[in-house]
Amino acid sequence: MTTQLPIEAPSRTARVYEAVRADILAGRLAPGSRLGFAGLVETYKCSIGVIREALQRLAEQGLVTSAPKLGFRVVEISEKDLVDLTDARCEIEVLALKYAIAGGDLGWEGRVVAAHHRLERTPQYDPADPARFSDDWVLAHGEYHQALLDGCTNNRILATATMLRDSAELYRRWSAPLHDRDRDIAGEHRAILDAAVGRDSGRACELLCTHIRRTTDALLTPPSS
Amino acid sequence: MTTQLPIEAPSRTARVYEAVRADILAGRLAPGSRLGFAGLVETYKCSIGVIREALQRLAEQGLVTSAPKLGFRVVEISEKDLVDLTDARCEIEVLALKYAIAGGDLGWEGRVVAAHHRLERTPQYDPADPARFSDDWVLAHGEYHQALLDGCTNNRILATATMLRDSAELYRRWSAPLHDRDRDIAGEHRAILDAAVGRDSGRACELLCTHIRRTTDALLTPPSS
DNA sequence: AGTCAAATAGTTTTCGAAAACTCTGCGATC
DNA sequence: GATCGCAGAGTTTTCGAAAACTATTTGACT
Repeated sequence: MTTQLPIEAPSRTARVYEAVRADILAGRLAPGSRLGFAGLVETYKCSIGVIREALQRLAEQGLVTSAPKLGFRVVEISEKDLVDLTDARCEIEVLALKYAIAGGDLGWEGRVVAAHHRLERTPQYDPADPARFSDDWVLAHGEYHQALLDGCTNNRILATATMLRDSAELYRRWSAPLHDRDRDIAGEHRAILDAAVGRDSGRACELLCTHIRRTTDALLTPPSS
Repeated sequence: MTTQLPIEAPSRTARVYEAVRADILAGRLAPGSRLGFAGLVETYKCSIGVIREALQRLAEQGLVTSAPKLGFRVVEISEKDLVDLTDARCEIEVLALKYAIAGGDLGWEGRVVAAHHRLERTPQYDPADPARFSDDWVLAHGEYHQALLDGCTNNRILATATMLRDSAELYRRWSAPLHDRDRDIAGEHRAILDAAVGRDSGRACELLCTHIRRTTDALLTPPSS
């Protein structure tokens, strides 16, 4: 009985959902910008209904806002929300890491080490515009942080932490470029890695919290100099 | 310029969303049961598209699962998930309470006291079936716990805690009726209230965590009488 | 000129049907 | 007798158009 496991034929709605989501997270759709159906139908080559379903999902997730009869927009960003988000991440993302360190198996350790290895060897800055991070690095960075959390055996906490991380991505994209070159980001990542695979929960959590806060602080302080 | 503020004319999708959500949370739709479009169209008197949008939102929220081409079902419950959910609530709901106690204003205190007052005077057990809680009590209970959290000024944390509470509602409905009459639930609620309005954060959080765990323990231990 | 109201244009929301797919039951084949 | 494949029935998915609504422009009136 070869039950030909379903070759994952994603529905059109799922594809549009992923595409719009990626466009928002990658900054191709600016916060607050309208998501008119006419344009989206043109862009994604599908009917209005499909678009609506995708946008409803994104709205439930908080990446998109909807006002009855006025359509959908990319969610706005605000300083207050960034502060809330940062506090929430420092509590919940750190919590997920704690669970990962307590319950993660050897496979998890391996994946974290691998993700870090990859991150370490990816050029941090965009050669074309050295004030910005390179796309490759942003990707590797996200995957490293996700790998850290993925050892968390509590799916509820893991899902929450992942969602918060995604939201933070928006702010990373839409805040002023960081000129915080004094900061040794690579060193921070290595320190977190060492503490995590060394199962030093207290230290790893403290390092991660500091790491998260430092980025927000850099975004919030005006570019003085 | 009397801008006649919009009298909240909820769209059909929003109404169906609320209705299905309420049906799931109230236990009128059993976990794992199919959500066929034919039936839902009949029940809610609207087109398939409207139903689909509502179900997509519920799916994103985790109250409903969807398999491509196989339709939607009410999410399944499991022991592992109940344990995860309980741990997550003990961490995150308690976190929200901590924020509420730290930042909640006098209005919050008032609403908590009011909600508790109402809960205290609502008959706990259903007169018709004294083994089950009365609907009124379940409602008042939920509103009291929500009021406790509502003082949390961090919207990200508050939203997360609220979502976890909603999920827990499912388990409360679908687990064996509690015969744990030894437990002084009213006393627990009063103790939490006193600690919260007394701004004794440590004590309030500990009490809430114990309160949450006790319910789960009662659900998980077999009814050994 | 300025203001208000009606008509117009553009969007969102909802619907019903066509297309695509899965499941069930029957019959032929080994 | 059991298994496989095929036809029919039932569902889900997608679409295009009609209905409902909002925003904008135009034109008349003070």
